[in-house]
Amino acid sequence: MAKQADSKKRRVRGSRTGRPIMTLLDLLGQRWSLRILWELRDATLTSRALRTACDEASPTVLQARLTELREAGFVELGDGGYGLTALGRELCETFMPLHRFAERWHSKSGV
Amino acid sequence: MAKQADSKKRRVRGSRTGRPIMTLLDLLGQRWSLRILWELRDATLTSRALRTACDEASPTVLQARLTELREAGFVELGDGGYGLTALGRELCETFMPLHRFAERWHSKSGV
DNA sequence: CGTGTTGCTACGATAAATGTAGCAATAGAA
DNA sequence: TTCTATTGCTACATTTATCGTAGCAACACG
Repeated sequence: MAKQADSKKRRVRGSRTGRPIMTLLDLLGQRWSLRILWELRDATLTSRALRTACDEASPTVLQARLTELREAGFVELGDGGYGLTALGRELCETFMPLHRFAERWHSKSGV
Repeated sequence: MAKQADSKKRRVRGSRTGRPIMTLLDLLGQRWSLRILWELRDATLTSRALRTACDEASPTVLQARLTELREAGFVELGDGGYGLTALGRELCETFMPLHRFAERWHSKSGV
């Protein structure tokens, strides 16, 4: 079966369809993406504070993710440091139920 | 040397806190995790069909992810192939609003 | 028997993340 | 001014994750 077109340059890794959900899934499917959004859910953090919050993740990836999340319009850098944009807050609330799910999941599998 | 995650107490990458949400975020933050759940959202797929659905992702990672998702209790292998468990379906619905968000996000940014 | 599935694995090549170190810019004392 | 002490951010070598191709054994059809 003929594969997709000759897109040598993949926009977002893995996803070549261009479908928004795939692009989003790929962006969020990168290391620390979800975590960063989570840590910024109700606080504005400096880059160092964010690093601390993220288990001392390497600044290299953290900066890379922050750049991507900023370009995506989810995160912005203001006076007090990094924070969520209105859009980012929307996104964050979208998967906020994940928290409750995680607790239930843990009690089901872990106990 | 099948060196799969054969332990229930495996340390999920990045997260050392043990908090359920972190464990979940780390699991879902791996490549293809979210995508697999998404593709199985309303269909049972064979491993090959799933591979096709996932832009021909390499079977190596796909199998690794499937193993992890199975150990997590989100995915199961039945007669017709891979499908979501009841728990997995719950999880999937948890971030289903992401679809609508992605559409809105896409129309806002660029285009 | 051959042909075609299935789930799954080996393994070299490539891409991504880690960990440590350090940069320039800024701000507040002294 | 100079001495700290932050900030956001980057270099770079090492380690880890993923890719891509190939192929396995098991099972089902004919």
